[in-house]
Amino acid sequence: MTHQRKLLVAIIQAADGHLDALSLWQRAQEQDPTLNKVTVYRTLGLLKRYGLVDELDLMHLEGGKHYYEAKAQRDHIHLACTHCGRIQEFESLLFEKLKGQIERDRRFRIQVVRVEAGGLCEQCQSSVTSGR
Amino acid sequence: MTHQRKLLVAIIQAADGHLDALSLWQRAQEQDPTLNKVTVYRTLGLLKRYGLVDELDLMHLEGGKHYYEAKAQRDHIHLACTHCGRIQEFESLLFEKLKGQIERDRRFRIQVVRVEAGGLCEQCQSSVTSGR
DNA sequence: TTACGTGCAAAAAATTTGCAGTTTC
DNA sequence: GAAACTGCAAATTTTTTGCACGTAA
Repeated sequence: MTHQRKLLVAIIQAADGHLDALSLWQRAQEQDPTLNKVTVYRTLGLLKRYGLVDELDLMHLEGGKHYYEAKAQRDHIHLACTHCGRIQEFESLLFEKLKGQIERDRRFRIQVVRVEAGGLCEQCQSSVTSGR
Repeated sequence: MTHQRKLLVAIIQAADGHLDALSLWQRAQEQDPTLNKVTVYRTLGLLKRYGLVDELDLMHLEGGKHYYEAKAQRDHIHLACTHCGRIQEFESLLFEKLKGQIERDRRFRIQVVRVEAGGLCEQCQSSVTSGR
């Protein structure tokens, strides 16, 4: 446990979620300007392998980068608005059931699941249809 | 409708799915060696915007590239085995219900959904536990 | 013909690797 | 003290952009 890792983990935990590697690095630099971007990538890889963070794409609304968030108690779905870019999270019992179904029907032992939807959020539906 | 686009679309349709940009380009080159990789990216972008292909990550089992497949009648889930790399597809009524729930509960108009799970397929569970 | 698409070259963005030196336990 | 981790520099991989020319409708 190096102080670099402690710092990165603390930032990820504290963040409301959805940090990409670059933002994580920038925030880390405020505390430790010597911390290298490579260390960010290596640490993220590690946390991912240990299942401590989830990697997201958020439908690649802007470029091909990845987003990271601390693994929550309960899995949730990400809804990305293709119009305003807002990301909402959604928990659902049906989602839990779906995971159960996959594990049973296919005898597939799930380690990580990712559900992402792209579409129009409530606000943007009205603004798009009204031409606003 | 240029002949380059026709060719690329034909390859995507014919493929069993899960082509990355590079493979698509390589296959296209067999038919038309002058077809440029840039055209592949531009065409994929277009097809994606029109909702004719889905973009997948397949849990980034190998690098950060993206995979593409022709949009099917019915959405399906991708299961990626972290041990052998095999990809299975899974259709489920529960998944359809989950989409309905999202649209109703959040009044979110879904344009694309992606469900990907990483874990161990049936075969790999036994080989891993037995040390094979 | 005219708007749109393509190839080429080059750039940008995102991520990975090799290696030597430095920490952590 | 040994194994693991870091920074630096450089390389890879994946994708995007500018621009002049070519092509489909």
